[in-house]
Parts: sequence; structure tokens; C-alpha cells
Amino acid sequence: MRFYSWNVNGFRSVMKKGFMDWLEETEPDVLSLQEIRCEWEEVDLGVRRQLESAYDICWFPATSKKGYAGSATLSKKELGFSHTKGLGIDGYDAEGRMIVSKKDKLVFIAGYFPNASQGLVRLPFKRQFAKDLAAIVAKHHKAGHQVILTGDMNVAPEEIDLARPKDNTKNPGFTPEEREDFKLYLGAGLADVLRERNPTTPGLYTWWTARGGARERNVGWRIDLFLTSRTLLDQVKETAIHADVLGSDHCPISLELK
Amino acid sequence: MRFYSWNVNGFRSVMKKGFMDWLEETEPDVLSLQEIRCEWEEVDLGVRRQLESAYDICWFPATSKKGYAGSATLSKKELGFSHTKGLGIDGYDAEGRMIVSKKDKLVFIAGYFPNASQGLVRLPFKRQFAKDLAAIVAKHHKAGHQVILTGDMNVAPEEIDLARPKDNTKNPGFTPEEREDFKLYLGAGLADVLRERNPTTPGLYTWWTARGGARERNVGWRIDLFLTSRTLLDQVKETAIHADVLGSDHCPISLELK
DNA sequence: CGTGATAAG
DNA sequence: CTTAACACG
Repeated sequence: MRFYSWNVNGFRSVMKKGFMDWLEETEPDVLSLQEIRCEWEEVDLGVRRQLESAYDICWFPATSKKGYAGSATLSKKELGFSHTKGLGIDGYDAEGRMIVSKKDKLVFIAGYFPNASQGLVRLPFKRQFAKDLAAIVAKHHKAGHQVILTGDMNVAPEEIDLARPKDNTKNPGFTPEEREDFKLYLGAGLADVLRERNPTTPGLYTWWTARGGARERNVGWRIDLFLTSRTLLDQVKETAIHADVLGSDHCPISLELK
Repeated sequence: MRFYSWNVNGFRSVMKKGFMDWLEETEPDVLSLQEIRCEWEEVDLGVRRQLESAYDICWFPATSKKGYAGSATLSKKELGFSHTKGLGIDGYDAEGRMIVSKKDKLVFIAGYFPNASQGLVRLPFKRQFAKDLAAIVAKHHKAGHQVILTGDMNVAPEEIDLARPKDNTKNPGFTPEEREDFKLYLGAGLADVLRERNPTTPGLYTWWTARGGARERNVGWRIDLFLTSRTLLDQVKETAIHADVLGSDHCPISLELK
């Protein structure tokens, strides 16, 4: 089973840049999208029909602000995933952040983790989000479920995960607080799959600022991740960063289970 | 002497669409621009230098709202026009609407007349503007000056001046009130030069809505005009609408004096 | 429908 | 630098 996650930075934008071609080439089994930034009804009708024919679609735009954030999860119809919008916590759910999808004992939790924002004005919000989400993960583990947590986590866990760690210790995405909070997910029994398998490989990034050719020079950050229950690690066939896929300031990432 | 007026709908926008080429081909002696929608400092430095080398420039952006309205008058340096920003009435001057330029007994008053706006919410403002401006024109006439009044007047004076008069009697730019107020300028001793010379020619328009190919079908309005003192009429060599000049939803108009 | 400001990333 | 909402025309 092949899982994908992609922050598309505007679904309507990425649609104009060949999203459907990518989807048909890639045929993910389960796909999480972040920053969809539109209602389902704002998507081209032909595209909606086409997607609906193949996928169970959970479209979860923000209700708090038009054109902001939002996430979606699509799963191949034949897989029979059940999708639930939100974590049951209004502050996050109003921004369309996380979708919880289940099949048997597998829980796929995916979406758009908060950005600490300029001046770190949303750092408190983001910290609470991490605490709440880690508790939810721990609860699933206690219940005997296996968890995949993915999406744009808006944090680079370690120095190796961004090109300019020294310059960014006070910037959103690489503050000590965000890095500390990232460990809550690990403490809840999850592992950062790509880093487990590539403990010392630098230059593995999933996001590059649009300013000044950062992507061409691979001056980026690894902030889109697949975390899985440690008990799932030996079922991982492959995990990858698809940096060649354009259309957004993020690239897609994938996880294949045996 | 050749006078031009053009609502450029954003000077930076029209700059990207060949404004400088048009200027070099056209070489107006005096040029009024409306809806410049930027500060002088926001214009490309090379362009500023180039313009400043040939013209006395009066750049008059709105101070009330960034990127809104504003007007400019440029006159060939050798002509020695003196330019004054505004009519001395704060409500209009804060929006950078009118510039008064003088040379000897000639007064060139040019700029961006108010739009009555959706729901006619600014009709009272526009009516007061017309009264005030007509009084200023009358005062110049009393003082023995000759007046050229031009710009985007945001009113089509007569049914012949727009393609769909019947559909627009309640719409901004063709209400009975705006048409009545237009006559205040005539009552102050001015004449609508193009209409004087072409009393029955339909299809002479200077603005076309950007929606749905109106310009290609010439479904437009004549709302950019040259009015002159009646005593100036026999000095008019030519007046024209340059509908072939693209770059804005308005086209330039011109008046040549002998 | 297009220009420009603005919020957000 | 880019997406999208918005104000204004």
C-alpha cells in the first residue's frame, strides 16, 4: 500500500500545474493533501467527478478563514478506509487541519500542522496542538492500533533536516520549542521513517522558499514527514521524497508498506 | 500644442504594456494620466530618470488609500507650465484627483473625476465635486483665463455616448444626476469638443469594461473628454480618440490646438 | 475581468 | 516569491 502526502499550496493552483497528470502517473492508494485553500465546490466539476470515481474523498477546508489552510485525504475506493474530519478539537478543526482515516487496526492521521508564523505569534497554538496530537497518538497505541502520522509538520526535527540550521534557530519551523515538541510524537511511539533509514544523509528536503532560487540550489527544509508506529517499521518497504515533482513550494513524500 | 489624457489603470501595469513606446511615438506636449495607483518612488528608476529629462512632472497619488486613484500631469520642459496639485479641497485632493497647470492665460485642469460607485454610494461626493469644479472653471473664466478641462470624467453625457444607454440609466456613469451635473461644466462656459465636431457620430468610446470582450465588440462608453472654453474652440486643430492604443481599459484621447 | 493591497506562508 | 481574498472599478 502506497501512501503519499503533499502540501499543494492551493489545490486550484496545483491543478493548473499538472496535478492530475501526476496523480495518474502515481496512483497513490492513500493521499493526504495540505493547504488545499478552497472548498470542494470550487474545484473544477470534471476534476471532481474524475476524483470521485476512483477515491473516497474527505475534503476538509478551513471554516475560520476563506482560502486558508485546509486538508484532504483521498483513498482508493476498494480499500474501504473510513475518514473522519478533525481531531474533535475546535481550534484545529476550524482550520481544516487533520483528518483521521481508519482501516482495520491502521490509523492514518494526516494534515497540515500549524505554522508558528512570523514573530512566532502562533507558537503557543502550535505547542498545544503537538501536545494534543501526541496524546491522541498515544491513545491509539494503547487501543492496540498502528499509526501513520504524516503531513506538513512545519518543523525540521534536527540540524540535518535543513540547509541553514544556524540561521534559523529563532525562525518558525526550527525553534528549540518546536523541535522539543516534535519529540512528543516520538515519545508517543512513533518513528521518523526517512531519518531512521537515512540517519546521516544531508540534503533531504521537502520544502524550499519561493524566494531567490532556493529550490534550484536545494536550500531547503525537511518539514513533510512520515512518522509510523515503531511496530510498523519492519513493514516499511520504501519511503521517499519526490523532489522532482513541481507545482508547489513543497514536494510530495511517500511511504510504501509491504 | 498637443494635449493627451489617459486613464492608465495602474501606471506600473501600463508600463509593462509598452507605455514608454507609446510615449516616444506620441510625444505629447502635455499629458494627463489618471489612476496612476502608485507613488512616484514605486516607478522604475530608469523610467523616472527618462521622464524627468523631458517633462515637468506633477505626480499626485492619493494619500487616503494606497494603490487607489491618483493623477499626474507631464508637460514638455520647454513649455514652462506650472503645476499645482489639487483643487485646494481636501476631500478631492487626498485622493489625488485633479492637477491645475498654467501657462500664460491658459489653465489646464485635468484628472480623475469621482466614480459614483456600486450602489451609487459616492454619488453625493461626485455631485459636490462637479459643483465645486464648475465654480472653479467659472472663476477662471471671470479672471480672463482660457480653460481646458480633461480627464476620466466618469460620466457619459448623452445617450449617444454609450453603447447601451437604456440598460445603464441607473448605473454609475449614466444616472440622470451625473448627466445633469455634467451640464454644470457646460454652463461654466466649456464645450465638449469632440461632440461639438461630431454631433451625431455614434460608437465614439474611450472605455470598455474588461468583462466579456466588450472592447472587441465596441460596447463602450465615452467618459474621457476634452472640454474647452467656448472661446478656445476656433483654436482647436483636431481632437481624437485613440481606441487602437491598448494597455488599459481606457484609451488615450487628444486635443491639438493651432 | 484586471490592478493593486493585504494576509499568510 | 506565491496563493488567494478583497476593494475598486
